[in-house]
Amino acid sequence: MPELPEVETIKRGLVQRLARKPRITAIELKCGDLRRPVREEELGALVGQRLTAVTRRAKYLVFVTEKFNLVNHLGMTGSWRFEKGGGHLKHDHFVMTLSDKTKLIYNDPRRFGLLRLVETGSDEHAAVWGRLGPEPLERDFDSGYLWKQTRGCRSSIKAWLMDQRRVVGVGNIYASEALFQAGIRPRRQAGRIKQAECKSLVTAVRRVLNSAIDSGGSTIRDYRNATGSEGGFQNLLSVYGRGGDPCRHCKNRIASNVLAGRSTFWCPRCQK
DNA sequence: CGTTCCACCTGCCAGC
DNA sequence: TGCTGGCAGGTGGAAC
Repeated sequence: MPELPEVETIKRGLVQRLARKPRITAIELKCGDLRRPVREEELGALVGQRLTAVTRRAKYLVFVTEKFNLVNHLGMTGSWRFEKGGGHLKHDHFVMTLSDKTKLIYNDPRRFGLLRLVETGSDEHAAVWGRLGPEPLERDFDSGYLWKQTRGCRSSIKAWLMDQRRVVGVGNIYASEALFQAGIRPRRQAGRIKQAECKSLVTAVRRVLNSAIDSGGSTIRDYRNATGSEGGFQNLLSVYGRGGDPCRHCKNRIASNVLAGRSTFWCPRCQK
């Protein structure tokens, strides 16, 4: 489900709702059978901790407390919501009861998500982040970086964009969108992207992600932010999910096929 | 090493 | 109506 704009939107909603920095008074792990198994004893250390911040790195959310970072990846279908009463839904896996009497609940039908508790400053931290690339909306992701990092690279530029070791946060929707904005076909070999194209691609990635954040993300199927609202960027998509439809720019039919195992969309006339 | 393929899971929708 | 197959916003490990 979520790429950078969706995770960022969820983060902002959580930050707003947790502004009073509540304490975690109880936790309940209903199902720890996520991508990596979690045990209740691991998450139990959160009880008594104060939620001081929520941050985002790549597509990960981080719930910060005095002693811990609860690292969360939403996989394809993860979501967080607040409940006042005892509301309980299918696929609720983890519940944090807060000192303001609300419950913060993690729901994830496909269970591709990640919940992992890491002590602040521990070595484990580096292991969680692995070898994540730069944030696309920060300074170190620029055309010089893109140029250098694509030299000698034989994979497609779309696969490159979606490789989180190269740059984080770009997934299947926004890779197609950014390449459309930059006028570059998804199948182009990354190592053959020209310098000028690197420049327009960096601009396109930034612009697409920022616009999507402004719209609160894209709700294609079931994405909701932390307060239950849908995003709006699905209405502004240029190519993703629009195979066979007319290009908004040139009216040519949007093409689609599978690239590196993922559905891919582009305009054969606007993109070279 | 770089790259591709597939499994991991449930839900939903189109087509029969 | 009900079944089946295909597909879904991500990731990491196996295989080449």
